[in-house]
Amino acid sequence: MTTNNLPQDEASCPAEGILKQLSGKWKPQIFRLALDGPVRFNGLLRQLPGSNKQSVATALKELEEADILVKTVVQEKPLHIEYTLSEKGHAMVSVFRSMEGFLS
Amino acid sequence: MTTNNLPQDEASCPAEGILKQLSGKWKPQIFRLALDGPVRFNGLLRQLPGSNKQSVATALKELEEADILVKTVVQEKPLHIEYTLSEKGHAMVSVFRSMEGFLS
DNA sequence: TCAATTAGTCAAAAAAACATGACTACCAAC
DNA sequence: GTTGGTAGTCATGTTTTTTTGACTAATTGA
Repeated sequence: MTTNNLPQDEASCPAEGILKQLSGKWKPQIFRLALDGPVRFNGLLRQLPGSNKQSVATALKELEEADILVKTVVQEKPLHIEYTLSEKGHAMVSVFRSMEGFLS
Repeated sequence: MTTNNLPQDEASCPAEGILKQLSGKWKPQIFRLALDGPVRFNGLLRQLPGSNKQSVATALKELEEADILVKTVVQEKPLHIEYTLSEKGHAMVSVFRSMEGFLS
C-alpha cells in the first residue's frame, strides 16, 4: 500500500506542483506583496489595479490552502484579518528570488 | 522616453514572466523531458499520456517563442524535427531545480 | 503504389479561469 | 439610525485554455 495518489504528471515532475501553486493572474503579485509584510483583503484590492473581490478572495484562499499564506484574525482596534507568509511560504522565497534574478 | 511598456503587474513582479513562460498544462513536463535531451513531437505525444496533438503543438510553439526551446530539422535517415534547450533554457534549469528541490 | 511514420493545422466544443454587480454581515463613529 | 470601513459570498457572464476529431502533406519502406 505504498502507491502514491498524485496525478502521474506531478509524480514525474515535482516542479509542476510549485508552478501550479504560484500561478494564476494574481497569486505571484500577492505573494510578492506578502514578502514585505502582512497583507489584507481590502489592501490588496487597492494595491492591485484591475483586480476584483472575487479573484483576490480566490487567490487568498488558494494560497492559504497551499499552506503558503496563513490567515489570522487580528484582535485590534478595527478587528481585521491578516495574511502572512507561512514557514513554507518563507521557504519558497528562494525559489521566487531565483525567478526574479532571471531576467531574460 | 524611458517608460517601459510592460504591463504594470510584470513591472512590479519579475517572477511573473517566468511563471507565465513555464506554466500551462504541459509545458513543465515538456521542459523537464527536454532536460534529458532533445524531444520530438510524436515522442512527447507518447510520453505524455492524456496529451493531444494540438496541446503539444501549442506548448512547443510557446516554449520556442519564449526562447526556451530551439527547433531544429535533423537531416537524418527519417528526416525529423528536434526541440532542444536553448541557452536561456539551460539558464532556467537552476530555477527549475530549486522548484524540484522544494518538496512540500 | 500502398501503408506507415514524420509533424503538424483547423474548426469546433468543452472546461477552467477570471470578471461583474448585487448582496451579506459585523463593527464603530456620528 | 445612517454612513463607512472591515471581509467577504453568490449567481451570472465573459474570456482563455484545453480537448476532440477531421484533415493535410512530406518522407520512407515494402
